[in-house]
Amino acid sequence: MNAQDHPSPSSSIPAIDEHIVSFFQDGVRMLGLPKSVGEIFGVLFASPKPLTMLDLVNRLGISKGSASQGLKMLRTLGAVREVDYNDDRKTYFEADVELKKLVGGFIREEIRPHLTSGQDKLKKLEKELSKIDDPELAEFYEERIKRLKRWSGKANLVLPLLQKFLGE
Amino acid sequence: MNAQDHPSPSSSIPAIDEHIVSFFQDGVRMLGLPKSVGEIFGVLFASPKPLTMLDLVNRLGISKGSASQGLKMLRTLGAVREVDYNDDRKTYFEADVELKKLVGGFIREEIRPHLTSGQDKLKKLEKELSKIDDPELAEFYEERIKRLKRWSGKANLVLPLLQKFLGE
DNA sequence: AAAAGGGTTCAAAAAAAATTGAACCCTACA
DNA sequence: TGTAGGGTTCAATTTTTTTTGAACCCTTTT
Repeated sequence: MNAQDHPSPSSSIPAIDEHIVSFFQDGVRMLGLPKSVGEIFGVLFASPKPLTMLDLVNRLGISKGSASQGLKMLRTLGAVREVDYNDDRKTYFEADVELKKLVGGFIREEIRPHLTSGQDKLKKLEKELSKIDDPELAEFYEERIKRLKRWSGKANLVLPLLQKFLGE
Repeated sequence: MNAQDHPSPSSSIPAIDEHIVSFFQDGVRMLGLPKSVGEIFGVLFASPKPLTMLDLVNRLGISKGSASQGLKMLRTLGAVREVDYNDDRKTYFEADVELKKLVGGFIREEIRPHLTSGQDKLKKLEKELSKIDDPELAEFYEERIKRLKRWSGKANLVLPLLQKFLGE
């Protein structure tokens, strides 16, 4: 059987693993990541031994491309790590199960960039503010912008707190 | 001009409003909500006076359908409220600018349901666990499930904290 | 009672996001 | 040097999500 024709998931997935995978399929959707990423993480999380990319392709019935990209994303999130194993040529992966690290990676990769770009937008907003001459309107916008800045500040404060709280 | 042929956004949007709208377009994407929802909220947030649905259609160049659905979502999130104004037949809307309420609505509508369904899945997972007879494997899965439960518990604890912290 | 205005619904269309798989690249080794 | 295995890339395809707009409902006005 060719790895490229992704068959239906191999029967080697035990029922319990399917439940775990389904858990992460949902979990990851809540975070706005692709389903396949959750599936991959789920299979790794449910495996007592490290797995190769090809193992994932076979167990999940996804394409090599998907597996490769999903693993890449999981690595940059710090949710999965390469491990030495079996000393053959393949790369083996294992799930990182520390909530702290998962949360940290998600914040770093998916949240911070948004907050940063939001802060840039706020700067531009303030420049526009100075161009308004109707003083009543200017006051209104000033209040709104102040509010947005407060939100942005809070978001920046809350992230480290979150990380701290979730760090085991 | 017919309201149904949504024209390009009317020139009545001042530059500063466009910046505010763009701020929320992004903000809302980070939360996994449709862009139009962010735009609608942005226009309302940037307006000193309440607006009707038709105002939104005109300013943003979106369809009546989009505006209606977007407003519906924003109302159920508690991000927008109907106000009496101008006592004509139309319904007027205004943005709710209390971070507390926005966060609360988002948690209630978008996060809690996921957590709840996650907890259901955990219950099912535990049932599967009892079916495993290899004791070594059972131990492994047990550890994993315990971990998932810990995560789930933490998530449930952190939400009220978050709300509290963000409540002005 | 008809018409007009405001609003909602939902099937169809459009847009956006995820997935596929063929074409590659690289390294090991025959 | 050639070729096989493992892995990545990215244009094309598929799937999912969002948006549209026509049909409709309800209420007010004439």
